Amino acid sequence: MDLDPLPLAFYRRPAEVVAPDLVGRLLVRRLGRKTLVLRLVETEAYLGAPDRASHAAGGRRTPRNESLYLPGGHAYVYFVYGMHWCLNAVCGEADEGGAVLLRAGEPLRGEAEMRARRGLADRVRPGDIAGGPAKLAQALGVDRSLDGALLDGRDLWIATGEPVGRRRLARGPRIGVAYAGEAAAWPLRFAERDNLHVSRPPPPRA
DNA sequence: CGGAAGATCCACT
DNA sequence: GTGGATCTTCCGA
Repeated sequence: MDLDPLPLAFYRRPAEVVAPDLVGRLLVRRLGRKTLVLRLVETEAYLGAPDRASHAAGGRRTPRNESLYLPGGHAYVYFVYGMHWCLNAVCGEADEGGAVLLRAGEPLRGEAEMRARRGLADRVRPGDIAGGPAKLAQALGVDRSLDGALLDGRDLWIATGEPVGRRRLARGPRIGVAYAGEAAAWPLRFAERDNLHVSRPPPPRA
């Protein structure tokens, strides 16, 4: 398995361009001697200032979302609902606030370790391990300590893998952003069609 | 300083 | 399908 990291230039493009290009790539996490690999199957783009669903909406800048304004190629990790961590890849130029939320992955290596970290039994259904942004983070042991880290680092990176062709990509509105007004309907969610590890069945059409 | 909301998940009906 | 868990963060007073 080829685990060479994507170059940081990959992320210095708009989030809505990076998000579909990340599906099929390999998210790699090193924990001690163990190497965990998730094949990304679902992502969402967040556009920054003009996007009411983004943590950077209106240029909002707080200690919590500071790393969202780093140049593309950094991790943005945030805590939500009092118990969950979520992992993003910052995109574009510094101070733009664009990012891609990594929503779901398919275990390729280290599945037993991921199951253990998720507190699951031996037999699980697809999607239980990393079929959701908080599940993905928990399976890989991602927390605040990785906020602001570079995505070609020693403990966390995204490898080239093989991007999923447009034909196999489903596209639709993002999950959990009903509060975002018009932006709630923007089709910025991308998932591999018919992949059972996706957090929810792909949108009917689009 | 209080209150409200949140890029979610899980158990239960 | 619905509601509860759980707590950090932020904003307004």
